[in-house]
Amino acid sequence: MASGSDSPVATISSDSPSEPQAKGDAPSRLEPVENTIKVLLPLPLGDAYDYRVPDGMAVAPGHFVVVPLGKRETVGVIWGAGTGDVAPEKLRDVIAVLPALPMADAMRRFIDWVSAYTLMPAGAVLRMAMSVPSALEAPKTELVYRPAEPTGDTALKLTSARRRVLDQLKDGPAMSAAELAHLAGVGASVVKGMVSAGLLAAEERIVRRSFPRPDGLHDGPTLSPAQKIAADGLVEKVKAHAFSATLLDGVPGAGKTEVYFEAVAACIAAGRQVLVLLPEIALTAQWLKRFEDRFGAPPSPWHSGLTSLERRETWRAIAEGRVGVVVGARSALFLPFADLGLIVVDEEHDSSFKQDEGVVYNARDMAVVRARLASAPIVLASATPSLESVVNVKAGRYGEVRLPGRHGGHQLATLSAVDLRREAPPRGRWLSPPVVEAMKKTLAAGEQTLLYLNRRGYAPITLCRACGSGLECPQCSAWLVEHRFRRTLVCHHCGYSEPPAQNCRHCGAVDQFVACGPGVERLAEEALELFPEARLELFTSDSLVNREEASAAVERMERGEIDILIGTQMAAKGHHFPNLTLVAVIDADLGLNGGDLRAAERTFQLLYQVAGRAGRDGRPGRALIQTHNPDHPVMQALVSGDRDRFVDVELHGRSEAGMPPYGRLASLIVSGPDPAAVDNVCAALARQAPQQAGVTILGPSVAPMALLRGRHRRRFLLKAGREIAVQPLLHAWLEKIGLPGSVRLQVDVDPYSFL
DNA sequence: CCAAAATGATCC
DNA sequence: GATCATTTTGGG
Repeated sequence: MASGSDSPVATISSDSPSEPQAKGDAPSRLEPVENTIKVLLPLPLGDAYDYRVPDGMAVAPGHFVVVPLGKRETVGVIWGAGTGDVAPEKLRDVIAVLPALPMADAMRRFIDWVSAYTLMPAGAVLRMAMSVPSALEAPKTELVYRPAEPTGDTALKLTSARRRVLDQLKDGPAMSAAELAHLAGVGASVVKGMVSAGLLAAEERIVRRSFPRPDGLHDGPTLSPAQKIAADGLVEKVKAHAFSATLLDGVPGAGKTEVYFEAVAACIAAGRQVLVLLPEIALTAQWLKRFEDRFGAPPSPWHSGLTSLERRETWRAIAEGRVGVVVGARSALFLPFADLGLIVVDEEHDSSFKQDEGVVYNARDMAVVRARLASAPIVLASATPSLESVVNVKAGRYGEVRLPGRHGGHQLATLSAVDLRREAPPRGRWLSPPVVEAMKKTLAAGEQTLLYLNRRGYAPITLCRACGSGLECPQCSAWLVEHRFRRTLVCHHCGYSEPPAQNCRHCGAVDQFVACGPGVERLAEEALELFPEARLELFTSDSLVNREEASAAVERMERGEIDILIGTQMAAKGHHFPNLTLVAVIDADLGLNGGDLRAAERTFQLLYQVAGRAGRDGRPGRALIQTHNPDHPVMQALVSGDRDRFVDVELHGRSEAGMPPYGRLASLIVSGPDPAAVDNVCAALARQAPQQAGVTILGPSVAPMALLRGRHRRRFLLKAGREIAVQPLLHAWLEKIGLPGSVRLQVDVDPYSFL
C-alpha cells in the first residue's frame, strides 16, 4: 500500500504539537506514473484520487484543478505525483488548471498534519481550506484605458476636453472610462469617442478591492517597564523569523493586548502577515477599535457574519499578500496566508477554540502546528492559561512572558464569596441580601452593575406541579427552556421549540406548570422589582441577535445609559466598561456539577474572567460570588487570588490520575436513531478494543447527552500515557469496524469536555 | 405487484 | 458530498 510511507504518524498531543513527521516529501514507494497526478478533493473520501494530465497541460503541486468525479466536475488540489495504483482504464483527464494562486506547500503539509492528528480524511480538512470556492474562479475584470501610441493625425483630433482626459492619464495608472470622465470633468461620450478615434487604448485589468494597511511604524502607547520588557521579548521572536511558542500570561487589565500589539507591529513592519485568533464572541467592535487606534487602520476581520462578496475578496487578498492582519475566530486558521509571520491566540484557554462537529479539532493547538510549519512565532495570551499551556511552559516547550500587575494603577477587583447556605435569597429569588445591598450602593454612586448568569431564557426547567415531571425535548435528553420574551419553550441543544404548554403530557393536569430555577430573563424580572428606577438591559445571544445590536448595547453601556446589565458569557468576554464597579456571579456552582475533569479549571477561568470586568478604570471594583460551596478549591482560589496555587493543586490531581495534560485521551462517540444498532457497534468495538500496556479503554457507556437530535449516543474513552501516540491505535481499532449507514462514529482526539 | 423510500457503494 | 444501483417497505 502506497500510503504506508507517506501517511504521517502523528505523535503530538494538544500539549506538544512537536515535529510534524511528513517533512521532506517522502517519495512514494511506487514509481510516480508518467503524466498522472494525485488530486485531493474537498470531500470526505479517505484519500486523494489519481488523474491523467492531458498533453501540453502544465501542472504542479498545489495548483487548483477542475476534475471529473462521476457525473459532475469538482475543484481539487494537486497533491503530488500519481500513485499508480489505479487501473489505467479508470483514469480520467484533468479538465483544467484554475488561474488561482496555488496552495502553498506549508498549507498542504498543514492539512495532512491536521488530518493525521484528528483522524479525519484529508479531503474533509481541505474543505475548510477551500471554504470560499468562488475565490478560485477567474476574478472579475474591467476595461481600463491609457493613451494610445500617437499616430500622424491624432493631434488634429484633440479638443480641450480630450486634452483634459489625456492629462489625467499622464504618468498615472490606466483608468476606467467612468473614472476618467469623472476626473476630467467630461461626459462619458467624450471618452468613448476617444477610444474609437484611436486616442485611447483599452486593456483588461482585474478588479480588486483595496484593503487598509495597518501601519507597523504608527506610534504606539507608552508601555510600563514590565510591558516594555514583555513586548521586547515578543518582538525579538518575530524578528527571529523562526518557530517559537510563547505564553503571554497576565491578570485582566495588565495590558496583554498592548504587549502583543507590539509584536504585531514588528511583524507588519517586516512586511509579513499576522493572524490573530480570538473566541468568536470576543471579536467585538471594541477590540477592532483598539486595533485601529493603535495601527491607524482596521485589521481584516474573518467571521461568520461576512457577506459572500467580502469573503471572496478577503480570501483572495490574503492569498495575494494584500492583507496585513487578519483577526478571526477559529476558521481563520485555514486561510491561505501568503507570508505568515506571526500568530496570536488571545484567550487561549477558551473552550470555543475547540470545534466539536465535523472535523473535530482545537484551533489553539493546530495554530501551534501551523506556526511551526510556517516557521513563524506564535503567542498564546491569557489571564488564566490552560493547564496544557502551563505544562508546556514548565517542560520548556513554550517560552513564557509574564505581566505582573495591572497597568496604570488599575486595581484588581476585591473578590468575595457569598455563602448561599447562610445568606440565602428569599424563596423564589436569586439575589442574596449582600448582593442587593451592594447593588443599592453601586446605583446610588451612579456606577454600573453586571449580574452574570450563564443561563439563557426564563427558567432552566419547567415542572408540572401535579405529577412532578419536567418538560423535555422530544429529540434530546435535555429540558426545554422557557423563553418568556419569545413565548416559546426551546431546546438549547437542537433548536427545537414549541409554544408554552397548557396540559401536562404525563398527567394531563391543566395550567399546573411552575418555572424552576433562574435564567437571565427571570433575574431581570427580579432586579426590576427591586430597583424599579434602574435602567436595565439583557445581554444575551437571544436579546442581541447580530453584531450590530451587540455593539449598540455595548455603546449604551459605555455611555452609562445602563445601570444594571444582566448577561451570559457574551457580556463577560471582550469588553471592558470603565464605570462598571460591581459584578455579581449569580450561580458560581453551575459549572462545577457533573464531575467533568475540567470543571474546576473551566469554572475558575470563567469566574476569574468575569470578576476581572469590575473596576478597570482606576475605580476599585467588587465581585461577589454566590455559591453553596465557599470551601471549594475554586472559590478559595478566587477569593484568595492565589491562581498559581490553584493551578498547582489541579495539576497535581491530573498527574496522579494520568489525565491530560499528563496523559492522553481520545473519545469515540457512537450515535444513531436506533439504540440497538448503536449497541451492536459498541459491542463490536468492545470486542476489538486494543490491548496494550499503558492504554485503558473505558466504556461503552451512555454519552453525556444520551439523546441528541434524535440520535442515541454511547461513548468510549481511550486513555493512554503521554509517550503513546493514540492515532495509530485508533486507526487499527476502527479499521476493523463496519458501520451500518444510520450509525455514526465520531472520533475526538483530546476531547475537551467529558462529563 | 409496483413504486416510493431507505440504504449502501462508488467516484480516480 | 452527489449519484446511482440495490434492497426494503408499504399500500392497493
